[in-house]
Amino acid sequence: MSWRKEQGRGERGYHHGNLKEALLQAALGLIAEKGAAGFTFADAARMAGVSPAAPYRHFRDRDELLSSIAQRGFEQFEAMLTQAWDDGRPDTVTAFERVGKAYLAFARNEPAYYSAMFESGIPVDSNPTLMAASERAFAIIRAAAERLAAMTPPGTPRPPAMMMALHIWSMAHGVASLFGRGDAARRKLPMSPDELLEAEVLIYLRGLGFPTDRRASDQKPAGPPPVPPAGGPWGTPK
Amino acid sequence: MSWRKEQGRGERGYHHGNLKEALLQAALGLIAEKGAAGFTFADAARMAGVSPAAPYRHFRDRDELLSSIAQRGFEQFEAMLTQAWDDGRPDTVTAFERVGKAYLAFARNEPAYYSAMFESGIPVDSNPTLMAASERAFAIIRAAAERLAAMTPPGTPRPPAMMMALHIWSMAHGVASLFGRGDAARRKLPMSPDELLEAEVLIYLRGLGFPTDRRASDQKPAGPPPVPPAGGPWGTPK
DNA sequence: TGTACATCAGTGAACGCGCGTTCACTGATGTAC
DNA sequence: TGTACATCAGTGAACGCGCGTTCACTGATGTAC
Repeated sequence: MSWRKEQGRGERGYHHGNLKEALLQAALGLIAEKGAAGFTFADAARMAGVSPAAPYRHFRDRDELLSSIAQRGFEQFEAMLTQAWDDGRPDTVTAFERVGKAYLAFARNEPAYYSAMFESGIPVDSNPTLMAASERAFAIIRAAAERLAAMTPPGTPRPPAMMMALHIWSMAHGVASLFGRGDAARRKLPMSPDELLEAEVLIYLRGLGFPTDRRASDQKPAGPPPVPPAGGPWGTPK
Repeated sequence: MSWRKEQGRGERGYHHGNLKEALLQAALGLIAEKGAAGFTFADAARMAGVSPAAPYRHFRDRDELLSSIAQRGFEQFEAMLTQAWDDGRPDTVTAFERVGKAYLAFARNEPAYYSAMFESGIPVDSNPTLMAASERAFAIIRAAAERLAAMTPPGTPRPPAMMMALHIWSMAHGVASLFGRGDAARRKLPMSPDELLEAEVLIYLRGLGFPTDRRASDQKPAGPPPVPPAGGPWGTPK
């Protein structure tokens, strides 16, 4: 244990030393706990063990703090998606699905970031830096869609990559915000959000004519269509 | 023009006469304007032209008012979905898509209700009546999915209706909350949310093996797969 | 038809609270010489 | 290596504000006889 810089602040000098960071962390905690709406500037200061006036040295106001969090969220989000996509390895469909799972994982594991990014009510286009970060994150999904679109089997019309990207994004966001959040009470499901999204994306890709059998290589034409799990958590089909 | 019961309240007796209703309307307006988070009990009272203590005659607290709105929202939502579904007329796929459009239309035209229902942070299961209303609305989607699942072409595995319903719901919710709200600044799109969702649902249904050509009857096997609009707002595929 | 009374919806004043924000300040840190 | 000074991060007290909530009240409405 260290004596200094402990959040217990029993031993803290006049200067905090790392207040900006501490405020961001405090805000993250508060947002995760009470939602983006119910977090206050004063509360963040209190949690950081600092007087209510101190945050003004680092953020113009509450909105600027929230923006900073969203900004950072988009950056982490982008990093995570990039890693999940892994430039389409080992094959495009597998990588694509990994992106979907990463999306859900982010929403689940970082509800505070996710809230700040998508549900805090701060308009993305209010801040060019924020806007750019948001677009960089979306660009990953778009690039993946682009690659996927490029490998349509011969004879199948090539779907517009932009459309695919928006579709995938809306599926992931829909599942995440309806069922995938760790925080509040959510609706009960017969299966996990991951499984739900995975099946959704697979069926969607199949609808576009892609081979969705995992063992299929990027080159091979579509094998027999994969079947969503019958029975089990879905209930027995009659 | 009537002199009495005018919200100008120039001529209002001691008794409001219809305060409960007026409060609900006021709250709806405030939520539409500033989001579910930024509406206050006092504000609603002010807008209804009544003292801040008056609402307590009708609602235990702010949350009860919000719950009432969500409740009413689910009821209207259910009615709207029922009408859109129209018991699967003229054919199941067409009706199914109409449900998707109705979903978006509701989110767009009634952002206040939608917020209260899905984004206000009030847990649906806190109130059994609310829970029931929510489930009745979802039951429409589920019934439609059930019908659709029952008409899978011969030779195609029958998908679990519950899964389909959840997929459709998450698509609609995703599109609505990312792109479809009339209120705040939203991301720019190359096409309308309706078109986006329609294409998404069509592709999804195709992935399940359904004939998605509108002119196809419920009986006929799948015709040639429909193609998402190429060029146009989507950009020219190369 | 009138009168007495119960009921109840809305009043207005008051309260405690926490928030956002400002201000002159103070104490720590870094730097020039 | 030491001293003087500038810089700047955080203090703490204070403010005005609006909110939620309570309370004894008052005036309108309905009803029994």
